[in-house]
Amino acid sequence: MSSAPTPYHHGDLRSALLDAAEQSLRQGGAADISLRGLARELGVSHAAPRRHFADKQELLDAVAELGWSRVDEEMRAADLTVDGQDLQAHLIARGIRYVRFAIDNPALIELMFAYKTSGRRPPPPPNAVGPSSIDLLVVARRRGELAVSSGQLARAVWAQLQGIAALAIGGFIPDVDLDAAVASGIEQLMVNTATTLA
Amino acid sequence: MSSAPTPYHHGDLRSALLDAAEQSLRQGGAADISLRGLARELGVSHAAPRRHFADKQELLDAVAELGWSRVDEEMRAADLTVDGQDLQAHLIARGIRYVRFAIDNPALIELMFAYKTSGRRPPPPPNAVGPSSIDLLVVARRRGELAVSSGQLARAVWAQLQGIAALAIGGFIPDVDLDAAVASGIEQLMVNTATTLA
DNA sequence: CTCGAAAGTAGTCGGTGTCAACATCACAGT
DNA sequence: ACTGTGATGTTGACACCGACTACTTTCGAG
Repeated sequence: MSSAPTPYHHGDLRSALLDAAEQSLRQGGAADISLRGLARELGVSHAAPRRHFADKQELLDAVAELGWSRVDEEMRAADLTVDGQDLQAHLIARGIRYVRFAIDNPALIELMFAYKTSGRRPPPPPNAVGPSSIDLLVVARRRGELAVSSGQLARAVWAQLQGIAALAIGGFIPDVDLDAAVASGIEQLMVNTATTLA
Repeated sequence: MSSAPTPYHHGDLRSALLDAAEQSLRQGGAADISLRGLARELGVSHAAPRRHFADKQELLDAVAELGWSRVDEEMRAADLTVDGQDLQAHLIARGIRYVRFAIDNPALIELMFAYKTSGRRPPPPPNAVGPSSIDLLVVARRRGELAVSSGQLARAVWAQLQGIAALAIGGFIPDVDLDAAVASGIEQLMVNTATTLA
């Protein structure tokens, strides 16, 4: 008796699918996700997902986009933990958070960087180093505190972070050394700053 | 008449499978590879591959291992193009070659770094920066030319390369800027070397 | 209140990985 | 020279998957 056990309409299947996909992505690769499996999980027929995503890739694209917004959240959270003007501390705080996120969600990151865009993926978000860091970099550059352009340094920093994440995910960096690796990596890239000023 | 059109035994199906897989990996993702497809390609029955690889993952693992040896070849080739004692030139030559390889074989690199080792993957080869670079780094460190340990710098360099490759594959670095990005990234990491000596 | 669009269902098709049972071949030991 | 045994390849089957079509139920704007 009681209320409908399985209402004909799910209510918000689309976001339920995204959630479930993101969740199972946290444990397995993108290849392990199956539309039918997700449908089963949500107690819905095997063809229901098709009403919201034309095909599997479209769902994965949506999940990837979700991932980028997760990164944005993480970065904003990192910004709150550090003095607004200390460029290096700023970058390290964001960097540690970024790398940790990547390692906790390896399949998601992989998806977000999927090269096989096949022309479908909408323009991906700007930059993992983020606007707030870019601002600081630009200011520092104007003050003559950087030996290279702010863009160049930003790219090097982002690459450093992405690389550390990749190596860690691949098992080439012990978990214990992670934060230290990030800090040291960024410091090494910034050494010239201090040196120039000294 | 002539000789057997399709001999019952293929001859060397195992390496033929690896070759075909590596080849098709150069155009699509690892998910696009199908054992049945490879078998069809090689004119062999759909269950034949199973005689050589217990399951698909085992074949992918073998391809990944093959990939690491390809990297070794590339790195050895890079070594021949540069003066043996110039550490920075050495690293840049290897770096450019490494990144180019990664970009030309994105799916292969992805496989080589696959986190889902599921406990099966045998211990992966040592280091993309490679023994020859490590030797130079150790010597430089002994001479007091490095501000950080050789291991730390090696890791930072490798991370930088891997990161640049990831960003480029993801479409975040224009192809034209690639070599420059590698050179500049490594130079930035090495700045303290020169500075210390000055 | 109605009716059309949105959301979900059922059934099907070709493709895939994996497994088991069988066929063929190479080659070592007699 | 002969044989039989293990390696290699084949056939057939099963369950699962993504995608498509046709059908049903529900919601909500007019």
